[in-house]
Amino acid sequence: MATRARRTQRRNQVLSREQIIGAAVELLDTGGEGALTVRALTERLATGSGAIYYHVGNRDELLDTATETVVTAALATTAAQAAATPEDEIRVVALALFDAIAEHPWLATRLTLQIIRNPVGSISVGIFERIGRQVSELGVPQARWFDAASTLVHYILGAVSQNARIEGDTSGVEPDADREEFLGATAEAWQDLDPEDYPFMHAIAGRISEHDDREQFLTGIAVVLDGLTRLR
Amino acid sequence: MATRARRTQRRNQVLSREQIIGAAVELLDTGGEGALTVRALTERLATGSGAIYYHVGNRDELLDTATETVVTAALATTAAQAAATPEDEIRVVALALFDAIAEHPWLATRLTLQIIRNPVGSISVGIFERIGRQVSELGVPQARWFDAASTLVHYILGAVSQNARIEGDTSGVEPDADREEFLGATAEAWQDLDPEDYPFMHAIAGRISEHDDREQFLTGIAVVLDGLTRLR
DNA sequence: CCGGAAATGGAACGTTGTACCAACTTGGAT
DNA sequence: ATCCAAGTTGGTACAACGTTCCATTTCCGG
Repeated sequence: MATRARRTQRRNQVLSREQIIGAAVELLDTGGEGALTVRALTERLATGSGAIYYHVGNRDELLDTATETVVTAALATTAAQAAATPEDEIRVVALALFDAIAEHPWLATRLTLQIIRNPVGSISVGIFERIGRQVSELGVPQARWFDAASTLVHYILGAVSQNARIEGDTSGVEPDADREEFLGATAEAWQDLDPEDYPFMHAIAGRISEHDDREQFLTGIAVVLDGLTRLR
Repeated sequence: MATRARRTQRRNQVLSREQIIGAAVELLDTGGEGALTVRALTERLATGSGAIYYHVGNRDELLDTATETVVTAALATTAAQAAATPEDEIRVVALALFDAIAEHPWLATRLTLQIIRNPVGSISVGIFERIGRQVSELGVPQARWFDAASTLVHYILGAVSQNARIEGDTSGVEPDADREEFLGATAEAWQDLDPEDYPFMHAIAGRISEHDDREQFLTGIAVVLDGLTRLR
């Protein structure tokens, strides 16, 4: 009767799959995709490679699982919010993905890679379902649902991925200082382009300093939503 | 006077940088990003690793250069075509990128990676300039040029990347047989989803068989172009 | 308390990107 | 024609990686 607390197959798992995934996400956030090595994992978790491969099977599978975990978590936080209109709900989902990639830049390539390799996977299907439902409430005729949802998802994931920032340390005092500097450097680079060959870049070079990625993203969504009304 | 053909620094270069890039693209097309190894290159070019590193410096730089070469070539072929309207020109450029990724699936992740890491690079600037010029002829007020071009580029590159197909051999007799099979499998997978949790995917599952990626892409572009008229 | 199953840590293997080098080739100066 | 510094090459060597394998330890139902 000493083991009364022990039930059926309860086991005190010292190293769980979730711990490995968590450590993997931390490594990825710190140093990007290259920082996720099995050896770095064993050191951080104070274990051997055998233990990791027992739970996870593969580096690629670990990357997929980490991606799925982060994206699912990002989408889950939006589930609670009650959006007034379908348009608002789409914006909420889109911004959740935007912020997720801002926190985890390695998602930019991994997300598209995963959608390409496994279009039936839970990520693709989850995002598509979430967006698609709103499309159907947007007055788009059912024959066009697929096209409309596809357009929205393509735009959202494209914009979100291309807005990811890779660079290293934002651990400094002012995280916006790098941003200012980056925008300034970009503006200068565009200015330096030959106006003969690049008249457009030259024309908008001044505009980039007074611009906000997030707002521009929302503008893009508004454009696509406006365009969708034409499908009716 | 025996060397009359020899000018200043003309040199009979046995191994040129262009040859290396060409071989790299072939390897990438054949077996994806994992197939591009320095050793595979040395074998194909019948040389040593020293020669390759003398011309190219880096595996990552080689991947960047290969990407740039392929994309630039794809865009160059469209320069000859005379498009009637700005909308047509945008479609021409977009389809060129669509086809380029169809031929070189490894571009899907590499293209976004390159845009993220070097937004001032020739690829980003080249595409942006090409699209932007049409935007300015579309009646969009100059204050909105940046937003409009950004939306278009984000959508085009997003859709194009997410439409890439990874799978192996299309060397069979019927390249569309795999495609049919893939669409069927996807439709079935969507059908098998729980209709309670995934009503939308269930609703459009039948629609996927009668769908064409290219047409859907053009529909998406039309949607975005329609939306842009609202910026006026 | 005992035995099979679950889980672990570490050694070992093959492959990778890359640095380095000794040799060969080239082409302008003498 | 000869020579030499710069350019170019093939190959070796090394550290780091993903992964396999296995002896050992820990677990838990009977």
